[in-house]
Amino acid sequence: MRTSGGFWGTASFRRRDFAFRVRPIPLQWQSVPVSTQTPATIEDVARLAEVSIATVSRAIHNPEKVAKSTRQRVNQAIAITGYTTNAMARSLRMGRSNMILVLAPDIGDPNFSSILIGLENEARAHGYGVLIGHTQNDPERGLEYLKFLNSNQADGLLLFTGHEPFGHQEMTQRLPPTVAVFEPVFGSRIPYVGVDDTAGARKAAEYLLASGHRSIAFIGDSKTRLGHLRRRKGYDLALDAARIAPAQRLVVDGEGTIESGRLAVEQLFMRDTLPTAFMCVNDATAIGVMNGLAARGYDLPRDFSVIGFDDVPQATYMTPALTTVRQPRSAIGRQAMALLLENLTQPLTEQREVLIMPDLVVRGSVTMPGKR
Amino acid sequence: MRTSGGFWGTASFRRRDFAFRVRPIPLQWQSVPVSTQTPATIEDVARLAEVSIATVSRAIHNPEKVAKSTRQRVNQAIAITGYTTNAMARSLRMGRSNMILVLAPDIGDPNFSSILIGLENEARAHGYGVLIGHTQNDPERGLEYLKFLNSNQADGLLLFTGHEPFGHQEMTQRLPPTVAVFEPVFGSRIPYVGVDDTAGARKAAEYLLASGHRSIAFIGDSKTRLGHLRRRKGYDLALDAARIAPAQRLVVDGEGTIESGRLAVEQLFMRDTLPTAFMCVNDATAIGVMNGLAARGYDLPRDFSVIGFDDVPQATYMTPALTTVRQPRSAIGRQAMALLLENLTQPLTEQREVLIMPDLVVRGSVTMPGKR
DNA sequence: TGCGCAAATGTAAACCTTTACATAAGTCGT
DNA sequence: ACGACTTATGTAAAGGTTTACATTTGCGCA
Repeated sequence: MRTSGGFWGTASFRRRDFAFRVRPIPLQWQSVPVSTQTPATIEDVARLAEVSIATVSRAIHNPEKVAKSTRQRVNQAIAITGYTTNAMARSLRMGRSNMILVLAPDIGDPNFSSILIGLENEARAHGYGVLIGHTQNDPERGLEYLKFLNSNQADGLLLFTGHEPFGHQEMTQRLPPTVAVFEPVFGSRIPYVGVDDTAGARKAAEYLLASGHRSIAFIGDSKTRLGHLRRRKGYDLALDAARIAPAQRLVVDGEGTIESGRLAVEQLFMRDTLPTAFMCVNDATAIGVMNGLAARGYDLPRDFSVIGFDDVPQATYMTPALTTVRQPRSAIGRQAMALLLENLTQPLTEQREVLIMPDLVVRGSVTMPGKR
Repeated sequence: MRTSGGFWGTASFRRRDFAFRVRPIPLQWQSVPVSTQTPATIEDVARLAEVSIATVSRAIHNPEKVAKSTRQRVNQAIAITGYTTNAMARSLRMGRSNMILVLAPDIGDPNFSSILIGLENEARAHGYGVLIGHTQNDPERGLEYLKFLNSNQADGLLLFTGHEPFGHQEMTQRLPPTVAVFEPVFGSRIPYVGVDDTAGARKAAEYLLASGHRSIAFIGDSKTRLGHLRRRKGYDLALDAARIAPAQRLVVDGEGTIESGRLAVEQLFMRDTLPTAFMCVNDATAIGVMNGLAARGYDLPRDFSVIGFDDVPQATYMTPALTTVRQPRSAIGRQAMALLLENLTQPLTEQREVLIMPDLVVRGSVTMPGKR
């Protein structure tokens, strides 16, 4: 579209010089910078190309509906004026924006960034853009983004939050097509794309069992986070299969943070019942556990084995490097966006859950149980 | 604004039932859910409140210009309909969106998330919203966001990228008011808010000197990243003051990544010239260095001291915990947004640079140089 | 009573698109 | 040569606001 030389680069034409609709004057070229004060509108292009604005619009969106010669003239005019469609006006008219809003409570979540890349790639392949909203779990901010959605500034919603946007219920608003990613939305029928938590956790537990551990604690139990519940279930399934009685299982509550991992260690020491291996609900917890153990002077992995879930970037750089279950992040991102976009054109009726099978990443934090 | 009981909660009124402008029928209350199929417009509110749309708009934005009784009626109508202004139409009309776009090449940057919070708080205190654009250093994406800006979907730009958005030059477009945050834009006059790199780095180097080190390597030198250049300068200043000859200084190039830190260690071993302390251009590099040293079997901090810059979350959880210079992240975010918003109303002429003084965070990675 | 002024509200234009519909100009077959 | 299509283009409405300007109303004061 961009012309090659300086020839087309400049025009004598200046916007808003005509009070009436008028046949454009013959073009004369001068060496004046292209950029105008205010961005060019479709009308400027039309005037320059000596056509109506309707034709310009068509030349852009339905090129086959306009004669070749006209099309060329329009394209030149576009190049000259540097015209780009005013997305605001376009969206207002069309009732949609070709934008997807991703709502995340914490941009800093180490999982978020690579999932986002998957999301974005898929979106842009379908002509959609992605905007990120940072809620910080703040109801006010949630409300703000609801307004954003409400005025068609985004056509679809991707929830990374594990819950519907705060304020949603009170405002009695309908959400646009929505998909939950990474973390299922507890107690709702919002379609979900994420890792197969149960299977992944089971793999982890089985690996510990296969390494000879019989006394395996589960750190980070939760009653409210669906994903964590499922990981717990994977743990139980594996231990069931190994015929380890429920009474033998050490389960410690936690919120999935580093701090709660460290706290869990303290609790176990208070109770004075120590496992040989710690299976953690996620890597953050595992890091906390490793820190807690190191702080008490233990040598890892000799004294205890630890396994995580997620494979956050940091996992590699722990000492010992953390053995964990890897989130198939870009696959999750891709599929979630695909599901959402599909949903945009033909709303799906039944609940849908896409679970992706994760792999175990073996590093250095699990060994055979020693004689401590 | 929301009424208390169920009384105002419902209305018999249904939108778009009137072909003509007509005096609204007396309200009758029924128990029907409030939410309508399509979101309420200002016209619905006007009809319900028996006023013109102009009055509704005024009641919202200039309450003092409308009679108290009218205002109340309008507010009730708003509560009933659940009306929220269509931001799209508003922006189109007003030529601005009250949104700020933050462009970041990598959302995963551990510094980004807390700076963002500072940005957001300041923005919302002034009635602005924040949207995040993820460029991945991809020119196409940069272009996409330029279009976004071009159609007034954002009034200001905050660059976290260290460079202008790709595609800017070719599109000969003017950027909206812009401020660079965290990383100055190399070779431009864009105002910048960030840490005082020189002073911070100098503090770090002086701390190493005070700990008794005389052989201090600088890891992660760069010719293109302004912030890194400044850190290098701080290092030089400190060593100058300590009368350590430039010839004595070990300086290794790097890109500020974990990998490049590890690589730097390898290079030094190849050269067979080892310092007693490593001063790293940032924490990522420091982590790489510590990993590289650990991989070679050294015991930190006994064998070598390492100091970083940034204080990323991970720094606490290294073994030993990393001594580093803390980025005043939320202050940076706050000030950057403040500068941008100020800039929005009255464009500033002279270049402006706001440098915030950082503190040293002493942890465990620096000791007195031993007799290795 | 009537005039001037202030306060409250309404009317209509403008922001920039897209698109249904109307119009104009060819083309083709008979 | 003419009606039936097809193709290319133009006209104007609609989308939901904000706001300059016009109008109406009410009040105080001479």
